[in-house]
Amino acid sequence: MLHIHNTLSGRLEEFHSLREGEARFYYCGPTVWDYGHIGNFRAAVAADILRRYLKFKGYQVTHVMNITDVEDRIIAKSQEAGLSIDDYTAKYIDALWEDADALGCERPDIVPRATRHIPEMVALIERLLQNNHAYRSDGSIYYRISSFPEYGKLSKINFAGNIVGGSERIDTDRYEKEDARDFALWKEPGNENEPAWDTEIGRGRPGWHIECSAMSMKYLGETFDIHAGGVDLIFPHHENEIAQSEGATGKPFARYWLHIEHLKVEGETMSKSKGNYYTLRDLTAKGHAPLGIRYFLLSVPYRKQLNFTFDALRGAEKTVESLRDFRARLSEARTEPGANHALRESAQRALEAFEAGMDDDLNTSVALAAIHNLTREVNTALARHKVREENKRELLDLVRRFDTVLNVFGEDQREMLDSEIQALIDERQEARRRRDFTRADEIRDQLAHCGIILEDTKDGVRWKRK
RNA sequence: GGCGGCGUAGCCAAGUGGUAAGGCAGAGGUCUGCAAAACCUUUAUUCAUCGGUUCGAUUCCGAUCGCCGCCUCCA
Repeated sequence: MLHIHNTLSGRLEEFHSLREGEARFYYCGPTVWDYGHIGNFRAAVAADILRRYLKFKGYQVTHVMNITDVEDRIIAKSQEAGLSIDDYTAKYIDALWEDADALGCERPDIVPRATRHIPEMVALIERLLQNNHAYRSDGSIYYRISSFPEYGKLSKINFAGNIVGGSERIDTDRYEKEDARDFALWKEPGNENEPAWDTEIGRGRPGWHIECSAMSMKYLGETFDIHAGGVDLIFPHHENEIAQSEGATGKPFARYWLHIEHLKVEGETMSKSKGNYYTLRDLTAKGHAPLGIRYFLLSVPYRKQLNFTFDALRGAEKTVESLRDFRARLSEARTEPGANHALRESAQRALEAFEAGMDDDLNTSVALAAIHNLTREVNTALARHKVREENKRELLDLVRRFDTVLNVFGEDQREMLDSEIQALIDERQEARRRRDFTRADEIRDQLAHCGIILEDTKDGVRWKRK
């Protein structure tokens, strides 16, 4: 039984989906004004793991991820560049998918963009105006927080204890609000050139929070299962989503809230000014493998802060390599018919441990430990030729199942070698037979130079790409 | 000021009221012509510090130190 920590209750809860066998979740995606940093991708990978594990558990999954493509910063940047919103964000949206693909994240089922859902947002704002949760002030529309007594139930923010510095917050808004906490649903354009939409509620653009309410409810229903995102979104973004959505519908919004912790870099907050700010492409440009990065990002449960260091990343890359080798070795193994029962039990234990770990709030550390323990046992059995035909089939299938969730074993593709390279390998074998090790080592070095690593085994030569 | 999280071996870290998963790195060994890979052994009497509760705490409570986050449209 899957248990997840629900931010709303602050407790670990059994997961029961609203509709039998169906799981619907919304992941608060990025704002596309720059390339994504690795912290972004930790959250994206965590959402991918959630999606994949729900499928593993047999749910039919609907996964929605929004793209925030209208927001103050985007408007400022695009105006600066003299581009339309679409032209400005296009490059970053393309990059987002390139990066997510490289990290082995499955594409969400639905990827709504804010700019394509203005009518839905307007309709929602109209509902809020009608039932008195919103009010107009000059050309803008604000949410009336005093109309929603449950405000604060997600973030547990106690406003009475807060800094009186509300003054700073008020100053950031140009227009009069009834209460400093009230937030904008609809903003009047600041100047003539600012992108704006002409709608029934006036000319302007949406506030930040309303898109997620409008789009999640459009695609998942007014009440849905899981809402996920980074911890920094708890307040105010998710708190405001609840106020908007429940204010409009009178129904519960998301039933489980899942928040992904931040990444630290060398023990510190990642920030551009500290010079420890890395995008995914910074790391791949340094030669780090995306799969290793994925492994690193998911190696610690999502609710724990994870400390990024290059040592740890290199460790993850080595681990991924050995997992890939393990699968290749297993699939190439020559086996005798039948089954080794002890090995079968090991596989069963590994599956149980894997699932128990994942069921416990997606504890990937425990799940990975189960896999490592199994690979060690199977490696030993392989060396002793104790793996039988049925074990091999079952184990390969088990690895495939694990990998539907984690996706860290990499592609299992045996390409054909260049005939020239094959000829060199053959020549080396011949040289070894003659005990001409000078020539044999020469060829091995030469191939290593081309990125082909040779391993001599009792059954012949194995090769792999570096 | 208000609220929350964390501090476990060289590094990344899981975890639990009964005496510490896993990965990487290190050391020794098996195998190998040598390597590589794999395997075996080994690497925290100890889980920031100091008190308390308990038969027993790394795990619960309190204090102290250090780090991180939210309260400012940043995952």
